[in-house]
Amino acid sequence: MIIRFWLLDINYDLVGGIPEIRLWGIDDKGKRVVILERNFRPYVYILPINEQFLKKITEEIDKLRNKYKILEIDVAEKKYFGKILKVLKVTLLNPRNVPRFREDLSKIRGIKEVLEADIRFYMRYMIDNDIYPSAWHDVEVEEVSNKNRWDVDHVYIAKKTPIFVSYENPPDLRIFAFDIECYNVLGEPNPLRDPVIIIATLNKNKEIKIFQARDKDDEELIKNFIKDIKEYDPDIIVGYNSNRFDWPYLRERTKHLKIRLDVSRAGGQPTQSVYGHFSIVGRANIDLFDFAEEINEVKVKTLENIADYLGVKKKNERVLIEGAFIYEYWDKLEKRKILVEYSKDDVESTYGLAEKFLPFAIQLSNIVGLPLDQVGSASVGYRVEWHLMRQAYKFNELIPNRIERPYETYKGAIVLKPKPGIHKNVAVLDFSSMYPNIMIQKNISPDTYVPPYEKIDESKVYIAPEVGHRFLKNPPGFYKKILERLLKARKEIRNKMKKLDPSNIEYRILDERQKALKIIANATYGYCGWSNARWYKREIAEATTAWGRKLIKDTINFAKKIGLEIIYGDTDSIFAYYDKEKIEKLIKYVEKDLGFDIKIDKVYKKVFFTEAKKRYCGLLEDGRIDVVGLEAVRGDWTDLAKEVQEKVIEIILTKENPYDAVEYVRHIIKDFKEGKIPLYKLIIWKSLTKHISEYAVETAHVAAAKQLIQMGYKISKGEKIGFVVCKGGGEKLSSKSKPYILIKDQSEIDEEYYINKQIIPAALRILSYFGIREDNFISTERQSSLLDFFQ
DNA sequence: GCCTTGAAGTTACCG
DNA sequence: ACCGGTAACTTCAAGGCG
Repeated sequence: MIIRFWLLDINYDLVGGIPEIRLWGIDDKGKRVVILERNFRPYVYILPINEQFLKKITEEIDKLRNKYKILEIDVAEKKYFGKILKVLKVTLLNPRNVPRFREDLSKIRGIKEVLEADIRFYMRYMIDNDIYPSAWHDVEVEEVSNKNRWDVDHVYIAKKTPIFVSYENPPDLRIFAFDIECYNVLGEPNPLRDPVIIIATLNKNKEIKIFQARDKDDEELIKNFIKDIKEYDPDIIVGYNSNRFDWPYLRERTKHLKIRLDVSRAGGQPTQSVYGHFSIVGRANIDLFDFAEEINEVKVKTLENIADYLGVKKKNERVLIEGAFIYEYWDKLEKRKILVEYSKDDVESTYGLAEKFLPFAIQLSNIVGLPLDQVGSASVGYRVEWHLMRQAYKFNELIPNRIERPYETYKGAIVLKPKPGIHKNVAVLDFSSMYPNIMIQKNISPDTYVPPYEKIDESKVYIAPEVGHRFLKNPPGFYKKILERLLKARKEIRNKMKKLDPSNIEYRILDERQKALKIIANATYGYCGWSNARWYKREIAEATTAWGRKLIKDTINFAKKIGLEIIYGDTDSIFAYYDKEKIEKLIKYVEKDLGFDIKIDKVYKKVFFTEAKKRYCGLLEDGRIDVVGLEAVRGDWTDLAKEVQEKVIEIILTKENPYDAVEYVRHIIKDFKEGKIPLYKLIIWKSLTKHISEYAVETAHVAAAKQLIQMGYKISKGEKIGFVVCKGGGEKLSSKSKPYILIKDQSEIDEEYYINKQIIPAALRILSYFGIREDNFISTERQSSLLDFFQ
């Protein structure tokens, strides 16, 4: 019998000493299925110092046959950085023996490297058989009894290897969102002491359930939660920050209470796995925070902020409770209702985020080949790498080992000095996917790289400007093939989309897919320069940026030649006055002479630069305002300062009247002095980028974090600290900062700081170009004198 | 001993 | 836990100053 199924999750276990891979999925009739594959075996490659050693190594390994249950020792022909060579392929019975086997190999003489010994077994299986997570496959199977009583409709044994069918039309997945609240009177909740007080769940049928503890007794609550999961039997479980908080807390708590957190489809508990995520066998456990993290527009990435930004749930339409005070709402019975509402709002927001993020996550998982539950928690570098590893197998290329190397720097892109002032009618030209296209055009790849000591005819290589790195023109390199495939796939999808209605579900899926393709293509250059990368090669990254610099310089020179004035440029963009004919000429030049795609990304009616690079603002033709790099888009300035700057920018770009802007700023300062600005607009948010003890200087946010720690909060690396600047405490900012949650009275705040170090600098950043100085905001002299100043 | 200055440390941005 | 380039702020210590 042949069935069609969509691969949701994959794991393996040993059954009678034999590895059994389990493919968990949904079939085309909507049944939950698991397919057992018992015929796949782990293996490693052994690269000899030279071919003469092959025989000797084989003999030595043969002695280990029984110890490691070695099944086969074969000679295989593989490519390693493009060179064909003979390696040994040693197949074992048990994946768990691989690490020790590898260690023993280090004692054998004649072995240069052991390769691909660190590829996880089920990943190996998918790669070798061209099986993709989050996609449909056909497989010949035979049904067997569900003797372990797993939560599936059918258990099958694979008769043949599944065959990939399509990534389109994902099945109707059962999504389940949850959110827990814990008792926390002493700061951070402690699972050995503090109960879970509320768990809210929401499934695709829009059923919200609220489980509450009986005062401080959470045993039944947790049991009911587990029962709820089992009853609904979700395919996907989503939470917000659940890998860092909810699951570890529940694991600890249930261990303490001696309850089994039995939520998987195979009767097991969530277990911590690769990239710090929690794996739930047979389902995809997804922490939506991983995807929220990539939304740069939202600076403080709390659930309510992200949900608000994405229009999932507006902040003014929900209950907001400061996390630290949850216990109060539990203790005071009359306030409990509010806490219940709060957790309802949270779980609804979480579910809403899942609807926003899952289509992208599914496509990304499919493209890079990582299971859906892992793709979010894997960093960009690993996502790119898994994508490369899959392709490597197809090209018969060996996967290099990850090695520790010293950190090296190299020169990057060019940023032009902007021409300060307001410019009208400016076009922004962008190279499309500049780095990927450079790598394609110049065949930049680890396997085409020609080291300096190698003699070669100059006509056979591309030579990078400035740095002189050489790359073979032929054959096409590893990166070239991969990037071409990615860009081509993206182009095809975008063409397909043009024929579809944007409201169509299919359109949405294709759009998410093309986004994922773009992200992976663009990150591949950065990956090459990542010292942890398997395919790291500084020369590749270095040559790519060198060609990039040449490309933009050539473009600028041509622009100058035809009399097109360039106002600014950064890496792969050029700002020029919008002279239609000349711009078209320039675009043609780039296409014909340089062989790259460049297009008008946008046209500014007005754009304003100061002396600084990477900071500007512009008025678009449709009336929208772009702010780039300036304080208004930075997360470490107060909302107060950001709003001031935004408004100043608006006045400058629309009215072009600095006098109006000064007037406005003076008005804000007045409001502020009268206490009309709410406290939240005075909070400064800064991340702790390292452990608190590692800081060399006492900064304001470190000082604030220390106060929180003293109060019993657990503050970890990566967390955002919100603090305000208070009066007294001395000169240093660090001695005046205080976590905002500790502020009882707004009179504590240091007015002077907010005026002189927030409002005024943010305004002056724009206005000083027009001759405005600090005292224009503060002096009591009449506005008319200012007016005189401009005349 | 106080003030100035600049290097170093730090964060968050751009592309 | 992808890269380098950049701005801007604060802290801290050295240097100026008879």
